[in-house]
Amino acid sequence: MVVRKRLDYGSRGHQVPAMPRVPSSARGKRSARRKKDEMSPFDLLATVAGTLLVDHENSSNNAPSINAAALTYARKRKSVKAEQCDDAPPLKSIAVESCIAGSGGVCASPRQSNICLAENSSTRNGTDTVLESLTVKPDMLVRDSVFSCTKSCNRAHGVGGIPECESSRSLEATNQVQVQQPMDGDTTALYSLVSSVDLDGRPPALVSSDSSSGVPLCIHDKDRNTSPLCHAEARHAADRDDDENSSGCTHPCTMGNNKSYMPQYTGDSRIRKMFASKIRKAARNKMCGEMSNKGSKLNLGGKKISTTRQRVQRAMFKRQKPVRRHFTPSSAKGILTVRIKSFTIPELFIEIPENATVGSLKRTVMDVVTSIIESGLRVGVLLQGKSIQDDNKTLRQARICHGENLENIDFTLECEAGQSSSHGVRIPEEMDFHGADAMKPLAMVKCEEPFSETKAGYNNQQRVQASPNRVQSEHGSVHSLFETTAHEASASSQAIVPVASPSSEALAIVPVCKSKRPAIGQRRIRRPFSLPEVEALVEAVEQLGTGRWRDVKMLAFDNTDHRTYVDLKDKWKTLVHTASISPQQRRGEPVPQGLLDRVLAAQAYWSQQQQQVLSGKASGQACSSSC
DNA sequence: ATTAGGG
DNA sequence: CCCTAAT
Repeated sequence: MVVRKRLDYGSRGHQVPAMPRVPSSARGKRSARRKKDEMSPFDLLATVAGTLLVDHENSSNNAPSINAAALTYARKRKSVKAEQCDDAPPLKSIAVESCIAGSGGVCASPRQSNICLAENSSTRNGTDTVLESLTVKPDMLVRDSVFSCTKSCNRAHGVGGIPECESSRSLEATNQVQVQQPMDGDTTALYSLVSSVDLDGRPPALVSSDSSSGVPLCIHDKDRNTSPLCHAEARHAADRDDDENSSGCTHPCTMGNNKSYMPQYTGDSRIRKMFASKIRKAARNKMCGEMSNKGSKLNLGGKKISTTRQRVQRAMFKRQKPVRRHFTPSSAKGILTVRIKSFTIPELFIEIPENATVGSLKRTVMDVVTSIIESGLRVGVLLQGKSIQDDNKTLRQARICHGENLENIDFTLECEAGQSSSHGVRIPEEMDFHGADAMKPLAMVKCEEPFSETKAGYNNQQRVQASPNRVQSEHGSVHSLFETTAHEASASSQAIVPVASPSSEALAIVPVCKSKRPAIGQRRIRRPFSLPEVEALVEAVEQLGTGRWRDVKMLAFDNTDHRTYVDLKDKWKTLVHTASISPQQRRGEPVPQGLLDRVLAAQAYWSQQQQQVLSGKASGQACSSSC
């Protein structure tokens, strides 16, 4: 193999480096390489779905020692998890036992580190279903939460049964999280003490949209009390005696015989890629093959995207025993039991032209949601509508304790990212916030189209703005608009995602967001090569050869971000193919025969060069060895 | 990060 | 275009 470092192309005086790259011989693909798995943002969302109920009934046979143990355990879990959750603030981890049920849902047994992908075959597309019913309040999301997954939905199937939650078409599944902690714990500690979640799978309909009837757009339900993401009631300690038996699905959701598929959340930027391929692969390999026996099979044949959006719920820790279904108040003094029941996912508003397709709408939602989630989340606590900012306060100091009015404890999910709203505030002029009049956009997500196209004129630019509170992407495609306190955020907590696009056809296919870190599972926009691009490619290849795509890129597409050298290589491949078939078989924008001829010629020439290089190399080796 | 190839 | 093995 010819090892060559990059060449300089200072001027266009290309002394055609006549050393074609020799194709590597054994470049096959083998077993799937196991990369670091990551947690899907939707995992987070779904897992956190629920409303917090702080149980405040005092009276239980619960011993303080038990609660202390719970606290210790929670902290232990947190510390264990800390390494994987970058920048996870201490004690902010939430150990939640949950599972996404129903179509597209995945549940995992933390204990076994197995994961089952479940999809209700009766639904068209589990992922879409999830999306349709998902509403996101951009400023209310979760970050750094640690979840262990326990599923309660499959109780009916018994141990070893397949998780099958009939009704969970929404992420707003009803979770029940019980939090126990000493009253002296501070508010931060409170977050970390979620003991269990019961996912009942009977979510209130949010944006229940039917693709056939159209998705409701620009919904602005002012009447809805959106501020509290979750409502909490406080009680005092709970009975834990039957922890063992509580909330099923603590393990049965995984099939023992199946290979385990246990991605781990690393929180880095390659989620999309990982997630997509992982899920696909997981599905492909029938990780949960036995699912199909119960009618829950993964729909793989269909859209890739939908597959990639399958949720993978994964255990982060050894399962913590669910606290309880039956709430037996504890008489333990100074102990609060917070029960999270149904964590509601905030609202998301999208503006999109009527002539857009449902598919484009779904993509839009996906983009926005994922970008919001990727930006990081944290929990906020509202008491009587007032945000408790001081994490160092004890619950008692924050008046989350016995004798106080604990009826109005709300937990919110907020974006973690934008503490440093360094990015300039930008409100695109094209933005039309009709339908959002009454709301104050918290921030704008502007997904920029890197159309630095020089040779071809594209006009299918899209603009997407969501208004997650202080959401920022790594590449600054999301810009903060307002600094908003958690309280304010809860007051106006809608996201607006206007999608302004001219050609409906383009819009139909084109994802709204084209940030450099695409949404998870998001396929890149398909952008057929224009004639000028093809010409440039052909010319570059003529000069440089077919094995130096990076150089080709630099030579002819240096200022075109959306064409990678892999793209160029692929395009060349298709060009060669196109040139070798009859004109009748060709599709797409016709390429002049002259150009195709050049393609064939260049291909022939450079492949010949490579052959010579190979043979020369071989002879050279033979010579050197013989001499 | 690049390259080569299969999907 | 995507995904991935091999460099």
